[in-house]
Amino acid sequence: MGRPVDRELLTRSSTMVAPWLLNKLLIRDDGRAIRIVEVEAYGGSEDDASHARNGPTARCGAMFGPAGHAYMYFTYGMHWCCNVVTGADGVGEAVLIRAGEPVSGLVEMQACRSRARREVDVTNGPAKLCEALSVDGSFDGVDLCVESSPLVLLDDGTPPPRTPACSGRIGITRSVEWPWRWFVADNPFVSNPPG
DNA sequence: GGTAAGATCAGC
DNA sequence: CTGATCTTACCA
Repeated sequence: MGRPVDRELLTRSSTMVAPWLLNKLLIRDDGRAIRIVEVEAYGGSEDDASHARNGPTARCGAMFGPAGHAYMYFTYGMHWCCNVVTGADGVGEAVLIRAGEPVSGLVEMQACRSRARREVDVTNGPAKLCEALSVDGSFDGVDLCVESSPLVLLDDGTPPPRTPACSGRIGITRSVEWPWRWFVADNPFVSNPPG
């Protein structure tokens, strides 16, 4: 189906890596897989919207670890979201996976997302795709660049869009104007929040 | 020790 | 638009 992405390419800054991750695959060890169609970059100096803004903490420690590992965070009392850690070891950066398109294991994903009536609602949000893939806090720090992991970032040869769509990040109140969200233009699985 | 906000989602 | 649900950060 593909090969794990090259960790070296993930050591670049989150704003370089984020659009490059579009069209890559996120795959579970049971075959469930999605194609990434929407991402956001976090971290770097001066990003007041990043969990890393106050330095490493118990919660966001994985952001400061080596590139290519997962940073999972729990929010709103009930949702897990998945990030790909980027940048040099010791630098607090990551890319939030905001939406994906199912490519295999759709039936299993729908079973995990029983409240989703329409197919797009299975994976068109950061917490939705984690629920669809049964990914939670126990995946914090998992290495996404080795095939033996329960969750792997795969490159199946599909290149990122030549000209990805770009906008401000969603669901934050600080640095909202920064154009750090990228998505595959016209893909129906891109999240579509009010506003 | 208290409180408010939060990288969200679903139902009305 | 609002409730669910709970962890973290920040202030006293």
